[in-house]
Amino acid sequence: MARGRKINSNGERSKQLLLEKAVELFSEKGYHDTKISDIVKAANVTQPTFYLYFESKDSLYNDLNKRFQRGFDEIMSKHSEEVVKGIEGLVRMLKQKIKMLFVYILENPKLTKIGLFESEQSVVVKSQLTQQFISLIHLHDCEHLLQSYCVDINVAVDSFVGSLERLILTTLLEQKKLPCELANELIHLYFLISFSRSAPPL
Amino acid sequence: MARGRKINSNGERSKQLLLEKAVELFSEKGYHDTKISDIVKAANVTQPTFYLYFESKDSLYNDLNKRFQRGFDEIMSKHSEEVVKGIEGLVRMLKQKIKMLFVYILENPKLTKIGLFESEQSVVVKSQLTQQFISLIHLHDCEHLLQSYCVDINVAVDSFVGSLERLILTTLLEQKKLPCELANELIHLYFLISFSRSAPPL
Amino acid sequence: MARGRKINSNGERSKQLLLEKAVELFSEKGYHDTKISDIVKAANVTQPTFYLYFESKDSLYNDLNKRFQRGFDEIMSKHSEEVVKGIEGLVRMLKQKIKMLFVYILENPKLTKIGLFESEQSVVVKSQLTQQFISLIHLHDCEHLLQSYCVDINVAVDSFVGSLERLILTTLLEQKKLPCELANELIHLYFLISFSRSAPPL
Amino acid sequence: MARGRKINSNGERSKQLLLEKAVELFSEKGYHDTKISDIVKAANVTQPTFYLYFESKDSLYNDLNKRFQRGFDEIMSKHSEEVVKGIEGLVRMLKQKIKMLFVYILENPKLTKIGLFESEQSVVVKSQLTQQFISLIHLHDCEHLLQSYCVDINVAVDSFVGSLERLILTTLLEQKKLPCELANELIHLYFLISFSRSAPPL
DNA sequence: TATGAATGAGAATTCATTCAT
DNA sequence: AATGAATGAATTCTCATTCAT
Repeated sequence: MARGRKINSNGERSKQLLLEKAVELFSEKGYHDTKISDIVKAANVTQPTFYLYFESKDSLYNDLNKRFQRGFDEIMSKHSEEVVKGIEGLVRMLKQKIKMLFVYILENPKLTKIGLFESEQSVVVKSQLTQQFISLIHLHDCEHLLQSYCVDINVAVDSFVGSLERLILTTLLEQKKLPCELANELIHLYFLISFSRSAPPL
Repeated sequence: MARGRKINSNGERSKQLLLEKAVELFSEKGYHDTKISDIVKAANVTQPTFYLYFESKDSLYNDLNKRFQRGFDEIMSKHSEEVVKGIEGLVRMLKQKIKMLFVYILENPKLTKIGLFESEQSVVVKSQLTQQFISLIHLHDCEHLLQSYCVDINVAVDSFVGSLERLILTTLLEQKKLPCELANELIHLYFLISFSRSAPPL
Repeated sequence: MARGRKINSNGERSKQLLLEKAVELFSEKGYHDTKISDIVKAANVTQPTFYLYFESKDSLYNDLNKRFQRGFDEIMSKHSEEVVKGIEGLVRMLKQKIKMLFVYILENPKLTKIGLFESEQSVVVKSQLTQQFISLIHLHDCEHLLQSYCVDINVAVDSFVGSLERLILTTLLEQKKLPCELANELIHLYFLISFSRSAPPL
Repeated sequence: MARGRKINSNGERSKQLLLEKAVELFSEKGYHDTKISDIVKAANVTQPTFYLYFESKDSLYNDLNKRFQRGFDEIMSKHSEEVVKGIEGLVRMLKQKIKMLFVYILENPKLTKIGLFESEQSVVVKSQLTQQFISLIHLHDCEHLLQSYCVDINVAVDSFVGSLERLILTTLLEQKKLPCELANELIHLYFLISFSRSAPPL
């Protein structure tokens, strides 16, 4: 049977297709239950074609994770506004970042499943996220507030990251709420109730 | 080594050993990266011995999950005290249950990794947990409180479950806090600050 | 040997080769004593190559049986001449069919060993054959003849099938007689002696 | 748990039980699909007990075959009456032998399945049987009769053995006819019709 | 006499990857 | 750029058999 380049074929298109199908399958079935044969079948190419564009299954998976992290990090690391010290500034920045995060995630739901929930890299992503939140608190000089409420900052931030993670999974990715809505509710839950009062509890 | 029974061998011990090593390896490396050959090597027996005590890799893994869930469910489903309606009752019961959960988890850290973080069953466990918390809120007639604070009960509970999950992973299993301590802090974070005041915010 | 495609390799040839060797080995040693490793060794390929062309050992064996049965059924079910009622018509048709059967078998001796003697399917093949002979007798209105000779039709047909089976094994496949010769002798044995007389015995 | 001799246990009984269950299972499922574990489970003993009484699976199977053959040979080789030359003598002896064979088979149906239909030994049994029939024909000086009817003695005898084999399987073992009945019908089919006349066909 | 415990040897099957075209 | 054909290296699981008690 005929071999060689398919009519109308185009390298970039094949690569793109493989990438899409890979993301889809990895996100649905996980790394181990997604076989290269599944991916190429879905992309309607043959196995060697896969190796034309990707070094290995592993390296593709890593690429996908890095790709997710790049978008993620961008949002978390660049502060688009100037920093206003104090709780209000923190809340505003958090709200903004989380909204951006949620938008990004909704734009890349499958990549998110991989990069935030399934891969081993996700562990790193989440602990980085934790660190970044801690940094933000320090940046806004808000440690003392937590202390005055007798809340361990690490516990608070871990809790927050956990909430974020779970709400992304159960509510955002399930499209039960809009990014903006959900971000507001999460922030409300953590900040507005408690910190809307003027004084700390005795 | 010669065939047949080993000197001083004992079936229960072998099974126990295999079980322990399996839990250890599964929790460290996950289902797919733990080979039966790894387990039996660690237990210092041969592969057929594995099949003497377990039906298959899969069924062993399922057993482990069920075993974890049994303990988990027991804590969550049996209310050892009578139900006192209202926020104080809810907080007390939650605190108690979470402490018990934490104790159970610290007693079975590896099983927890498998059953709460790695397996596909863990998805079910967590959504059941969510349902159970929702039931508890209803049981104590506290929905209205959340409403008065403009908090969606589903968001609140998902958030709580996420916090719980993450704190178990980062703090409890890492032995950074004692069960009692961590439970108090988590409850404090979610309830005491906000609900210790008499009136809802305007 | 290096991985990848062999020089001058050709899929159809490989599949054909595997098929041939499989038929050969199955027919010689039976299903259980023929290992996939034997087949691929004989075909000079590796085990995965086997699975490139066949689903499993079992399905290959079934295919082989079906293949045998297809040829067999074709001969037995299609009547190439019109039906002439009476003993002469029956004898002529039987003779013709048995000759065709014998020719088919001599063309596929190994497949026959599998499909008529070794497999579990062979049981079905033979009882179908029995039914087909019974149908032929009815079709030619010859039941009464057997009755007049005090012969139970089932016994007669079973006996005939048994003779057929054994002669195929000991004489046809051993190439001691030609198909035509053997068919004539078998028919002679069963019909000509007895039915060449005009009247039934008293 | 307690080991050692079971209360009320008795070596002969265990061996007998194993033997029975082995015959049963081998006859139903064949050699390969009958596992030692199946046999001992059915006999309610453990695997090592099997090896107390039998050398190996293989040797047990061979024993079973030999046991079948002993009974078979006894019937075929000992002529209980004196030999009367001629076709009548042959028919009488054949009838008698076949009846005895049938009785033996009905008394040992499972052993027969193994020894006459399933095992590799069965091939030998049947070709010996063929030889024995040929000897009987010679012994009664009946070759010329077959010749006068233009029947090849080998074909005739193979045919007869095939009929015998198939009728045993489909009719005798299925208990559709009594041994005596079936033997008469078979002999009738092969001899009485044709040879009951005084003269050979022209 | 009988058993609990164990294993050597191998079986089928899978999968990522590679080579020749 | 793409494919047909092939394989190395596992991996799970089975089964007859054996040893120590």
